[in-house]
Amino acid sequence: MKTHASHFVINKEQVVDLLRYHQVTPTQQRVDIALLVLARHQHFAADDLLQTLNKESPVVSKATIYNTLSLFVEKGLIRQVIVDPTKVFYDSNTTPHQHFYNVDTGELTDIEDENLSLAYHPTLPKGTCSAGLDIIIRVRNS
Amino acid sequence: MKTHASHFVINKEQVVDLLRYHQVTPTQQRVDIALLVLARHQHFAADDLLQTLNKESPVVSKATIYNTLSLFVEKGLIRQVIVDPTKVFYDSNTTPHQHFYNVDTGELTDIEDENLSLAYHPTLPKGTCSAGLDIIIRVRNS
DNA sequence: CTGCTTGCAAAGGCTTTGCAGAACA
DNA sequence: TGTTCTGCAAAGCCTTTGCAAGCAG
Repeated sequence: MKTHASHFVINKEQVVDLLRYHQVTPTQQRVDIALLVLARHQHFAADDLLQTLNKESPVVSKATIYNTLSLFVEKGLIRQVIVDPTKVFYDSNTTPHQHFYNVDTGELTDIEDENLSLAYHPTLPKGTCSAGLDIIIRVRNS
Repeated sequence: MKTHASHFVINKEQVVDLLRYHQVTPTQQRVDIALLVLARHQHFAADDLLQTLNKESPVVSKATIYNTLSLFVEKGLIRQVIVDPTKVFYDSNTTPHQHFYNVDTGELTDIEDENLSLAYHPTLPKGTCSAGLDIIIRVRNS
């Protein structure tokens, strides 16, 4: 997965370039979403993002949030993290890394050890190839 | 997590014992569900189970399926596997093991290497303790 | 008996969809 | 100007819940 020189985009112009680079037409709403989401590595759910964006004045509709997040995933700008059966989390860090999930708080955090991986790679089922590795360490407050 | 001598229960009497052992009152419905679910290690979604049970004649209601599966998870008879944002999978194999998830077919299978684990154990976030490790290797048809 | 379980139907939360109007190239 | 995108509201899917009737101990 390609990444831009810096993941910490701050201005509109950079976001527009980044969207174009990922084959995404930079519409007003997509730029607004990307400005917020790609500003730094973060985890969020669709509805959180909707609330944040529309806090002061209406910026995007619910339908557009969902459409845009799906599009961003498809184009490799962000990725999904499946840890909670009730909603999808998104992660604006697309580099390979793994997660802690706090089952008490619902908080999702990156595992800082960048080299964390498996002790060895098991043989895949016949007729399949790898499409990704997810490691989730579930924790609870002690 | 405690396991009975054999995971491959076949008759009603054994199921009743197993439920009692796990502090679950063995009602008619729970026994019917357990007979099917614990017969062998398997992966299933709530609705699949409902269809299978009621195929010939009504045996359990939807509410009871969901209540019972939650109860079984709570009591350690089965476990949840979170891999698909649209529904929860259950696994009647409660021994530590990891999964392949075929994103094309939705098929969930065990990784046969029983010793598969992490290369090392990362430091947990402050104030937390481990509540489980999930490793999912996503694959697609090649 | 007395409380725990079940079933039905309705509600709930998250996500997707259909379609008309608006924006992009 | 033609295609793509947005927003609204409605629908969809999985799961949970409220409550009255039924079963377990």
